[in-house]
Amino acid sequence: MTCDPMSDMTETDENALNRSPDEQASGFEAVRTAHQSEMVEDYVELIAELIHMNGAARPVEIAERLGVTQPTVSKNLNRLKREGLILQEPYRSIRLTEEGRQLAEACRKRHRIVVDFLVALGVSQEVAEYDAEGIEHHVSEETLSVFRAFTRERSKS
Amino acid sequence: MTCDPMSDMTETDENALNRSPDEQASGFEAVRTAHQSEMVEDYVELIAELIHMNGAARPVEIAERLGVTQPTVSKNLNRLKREGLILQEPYRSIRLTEEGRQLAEACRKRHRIVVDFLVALGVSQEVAEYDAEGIEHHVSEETLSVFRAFTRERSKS
DNA sequence: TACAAAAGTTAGCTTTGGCTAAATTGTGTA
DNA sequence: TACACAATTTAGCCAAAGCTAACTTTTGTA
Repeated sequence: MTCDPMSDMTETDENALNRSPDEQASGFEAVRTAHQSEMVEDYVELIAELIHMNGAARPVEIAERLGVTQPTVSKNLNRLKREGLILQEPYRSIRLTEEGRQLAEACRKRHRIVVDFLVALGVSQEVAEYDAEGIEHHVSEETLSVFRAFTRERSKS
Repeated sequence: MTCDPMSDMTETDENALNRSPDEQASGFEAVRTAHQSEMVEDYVELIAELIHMNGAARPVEIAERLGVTQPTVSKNLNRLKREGLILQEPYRSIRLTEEGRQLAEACRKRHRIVVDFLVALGVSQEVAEYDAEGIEHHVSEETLSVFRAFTRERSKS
């Protein structure tokens, strides 16, 4: 067969193909679920950063740092309000609720673990920050532990 | 301040916050861009797998393995047709175009690099497959090279 | 203090990718 | 061969997250 793109398959590949439909589906479902929390997590984490840096988080700055327009931010902030993560009177800047603060903290830590891991592995600081933005939402607890352990080990020497 | 969730910041954290708005925005934009190609890549990769396993890729099986309904698959297959990645006469099973084959092949290789890397690092085979599904779409060329090198190095010993 | 510019919001449009219900087509078997 | 069941498609709904245009509020400064 000249047209089978799988002529160089390894043992591991075969294992992958042998996964049950259900197992495979649950992976894809997890990705879809992660996408739904990404927006919330990115906003809350960024808001915490801005408060830390500037003493306040203003929508205009959130828009700038996310690379989206102000109306988009405004709409998404309403969702965060509904979910009880932020407090904001109209036309005023944003505060985090206790729940929002905790989520921000958890996200920041996870982001840090991923970036530090990539850097320990040999990825440049800049690309590490860049890739972590996407990777951090798709890392299970198990993998996160392994990342942490690797970084700790590597930085000892 | 008792309520600043950033009291334990490291050097690296400060660097992160010092990134320019533009730099930070480009990271988020990259994530949004990646999301748009994810569906296409997942489908094409899965179609190649199914053809390899069964000799044919049928929509009903794609639906089962992605964990979505058949109409969803049908709709998304139309997009793949429009983009010239697959061929399909109505009510018949699916073939990949040359372009589709190449994309599938690239995705399969990248998927493999990520899974093998995670396993080499110490993550269980099952979780590696699971996490790779999400991670693979957010790994830059630089990081991918580092992954590859690590796996090669690790498997020598 | 008044007013122009900046910031924030609202309204309404678009695309994407889910879904269900219902129609159509293909297939295997009595 | 006829018919029931499985597979596929179509139609139409929804929510999320982006956008522009237009409106309101706040802010800084002449």
